[in-house]
Amino acid sequence: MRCYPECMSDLLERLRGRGFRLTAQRRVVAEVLDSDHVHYTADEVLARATARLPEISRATVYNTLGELVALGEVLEVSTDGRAKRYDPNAHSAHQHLVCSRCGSIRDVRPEGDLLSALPESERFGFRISGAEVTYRGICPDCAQPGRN
Amino acid sequence: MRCYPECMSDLLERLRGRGFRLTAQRRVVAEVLDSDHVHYTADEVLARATARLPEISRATVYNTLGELVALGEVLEVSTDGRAKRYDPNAHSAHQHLVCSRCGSIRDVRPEGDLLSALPESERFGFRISGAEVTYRGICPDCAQPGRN
DNA sequence: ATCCTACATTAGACAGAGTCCAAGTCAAGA
DNA sequence: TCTTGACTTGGACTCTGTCTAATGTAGGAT
Repeated sequence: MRCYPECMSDLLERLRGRGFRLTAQRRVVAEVLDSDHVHYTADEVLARATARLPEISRATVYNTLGELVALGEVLEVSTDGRAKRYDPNAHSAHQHLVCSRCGSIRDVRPEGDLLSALPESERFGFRISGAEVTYRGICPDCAQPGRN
Repeated sequence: MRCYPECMSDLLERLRGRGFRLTAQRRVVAEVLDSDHVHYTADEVLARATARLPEISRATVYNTLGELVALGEVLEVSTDGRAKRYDPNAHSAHQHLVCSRCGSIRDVRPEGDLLSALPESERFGFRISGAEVTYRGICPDCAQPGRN
């Protein structure tokens, strides 16, 4: 199961369609996000990108991630106050389950409609555009006694 | 409506009961959190605390906020990847509605049970301890045309 | 009331995450 | 192939937050 709803490789096409230059750097960042379906931090993306393209710079990784987020191709997730993580699974609605101990993240699909759970009287005149849930818990690995 | 479920002034008593020294600095931080029911960042708390007690240091504000969080008297909220905010309303369950433009936060109470919305098949062996919702939208002030 | 001392506070150095900028590079249309 | 504007680079910079060694002080002991 390597390709989620849309392959990242399609992403490269879509980017070009939107007038983006296809550079080696952007290709590598997209490949890293595609390679595992994992929520990397920018620095983790940089490390993996560097392995494929040693000259790539930190600024470019941040720029590219920012562009992908702006295009709606990738989701930015900040579950703790620390580094943001990038979620390549932007094309199917989901929420996140994060391990309070190690910080790992799983995509989950809760039942019900979050938006309709917020009554009009609780909206305070806001024009509401969306909602995110973060479930917190301990992952099986961290729960295992003999491990840290 | 100055005092929510429990007044911060009670907090000082509770702190002393738990063996905390009552210092001018801690008192001032608690007062700032109590004064408006607003979700300040640490730096905003520092600024307001400095107005009352000019010698107070950044480290102390961070320390005190950390202690209040550890005691469960204050909630730490990080809605964007930027500065954490501190929510003095820790004694009644609620969620947050944040303005995508200016970052301001309101407490809201959605209906329904978040935890039960996540079926067993979507828990991946995690021992789940809680869930938070962040509703996003544009606040009335930011939606107003003539304002920025 | 004063003394003691363990706990608090302070200033400033440090660290991690992210942004910005001027200079150099290169994708892709002409 | 040439040209040019968009892209990339490295390094400086900002913002949050943490740590530390030196100094101060709350509050129990005397």
